[in-house]
Amino acid sequence: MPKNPPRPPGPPPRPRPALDEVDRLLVAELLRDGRAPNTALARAAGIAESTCLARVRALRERGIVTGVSAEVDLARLGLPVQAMVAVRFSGHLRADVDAFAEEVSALPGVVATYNISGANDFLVHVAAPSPEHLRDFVLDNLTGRPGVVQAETSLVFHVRRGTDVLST
Amino acid sequence: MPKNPPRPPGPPPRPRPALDEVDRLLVAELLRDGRAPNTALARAAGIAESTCLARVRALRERGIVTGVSAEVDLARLGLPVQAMVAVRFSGHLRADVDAFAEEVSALPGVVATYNISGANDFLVHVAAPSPEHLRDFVLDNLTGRPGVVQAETSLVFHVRRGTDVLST
DNA sequence: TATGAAAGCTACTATAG
DNA sequence: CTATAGTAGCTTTCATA
Repeated sequence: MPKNPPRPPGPPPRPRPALDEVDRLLVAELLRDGRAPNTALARAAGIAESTCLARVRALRERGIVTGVSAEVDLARLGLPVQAMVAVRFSGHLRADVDAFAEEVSALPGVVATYNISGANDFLVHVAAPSPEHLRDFVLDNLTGRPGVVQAETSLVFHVRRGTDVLST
Repeated sequence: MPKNPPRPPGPPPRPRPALDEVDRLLVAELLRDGRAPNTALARAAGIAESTCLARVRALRERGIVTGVSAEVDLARLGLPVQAMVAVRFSGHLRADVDAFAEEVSALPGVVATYNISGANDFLVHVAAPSPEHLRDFVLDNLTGRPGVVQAETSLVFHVRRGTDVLST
C-alpha cells in the first residue's frame, strides 16, 4: 500500500474535491424539481446520461443532496394556522438543548426547529388546524417543557421559499 | 342534464371533498421520499397502481402537493453560515410588504422568507459562505431597503425538519 | 471519469369489469 | 376502484476508451 506523500505547508487539503460547475447545476436543477428525470438532468448539464447518474449518486453519497421531499400546502392539508415560536432556555445544558430539538421535531405539527444564537434559543415552526390547537400545542409541548423559560408565538402569514439560494 | 338536488341547511359543502386516509398516507409518503415510485406508493397505500397514479395526480392538481424538491446540505455546498434575520418595517403598506417578500426571496443565499405577526414583520432565513458575506448581505439587502427600520441577525446553529408534521 | 448501447423498469394510457 | 396489457420513456449496467 503506497504511503501518502508529505503535504506542503498551507491550507489543509479538502477531503472532498470541491464541487464543479456541473455538480452545482445538477443541485440547482434538483432543487427546482426533485423529480427531474436523469435524462433531463443530463441534457441540462450537457453530459451523458450514465455520467449524470453517477454524478447525482455521488452527490447523495457525499451528503450534499440529503433527500428529496414533496412540498405541500399545509392549509389545504387541514393545517391553516402556522406559527413561529421563539423559545428561551434557562440552563443551556447541551443535553437539554439536543433533547429539545430532537423531541420537538418529532411532535405532530412541527415543520422544523431552528437552534439559534441570541436571546432566544430556538425557533419552532408549527402548523395547526386552528388557533386553539396552536395554543394547546404551545402550552402542552413547549411552555411546559423542563428548561423552557419563555415561549413567544408569532403567527406566520406567509412563507416564501428562496428561488436562488445557491448563487452566492 | 339533471339538476342538483336542493341542499339541506347546515354547514356549506366543501368545494373539495376532504382528504381521506389514503390521500394522507400518500402525502406522508411523498414527504418522506419525494421520488417514491408509483408502485411503492400503491403498495404502501394498499391500492391499485392506476388508482394511486390518479390520486397523486389529483393531489398535485388540487394544489395540495405543490412540488418536489431536493434537500441539500448547505454547508457542504459552500454555505456554512446560516442566519435568521428578524426584519422590522415602518410603514406596513401592503405594497411594501409584498415587494419585500418577493424581492428578498429572489436574492442569492435566501433560503426562505417568513411574513409574521408581532414586533418583527419578517424572518429571513439566509445562508452565506462566511460571516463577512452574511454581514454584507444584511447591510446591502435588508438594512438598506426602503421601509426597513431594523434588522436583527441570529446565527442558525442547526436546523431540524419535523418528522411528523401531518399527524395533527 | 466519461461514454454509448442494450436490457430491465416504470409511468402512463386505454380498456374492461 | 381494480385489473390487465401495451407503449413510450426512463434508469441502470457494462464494456470500452
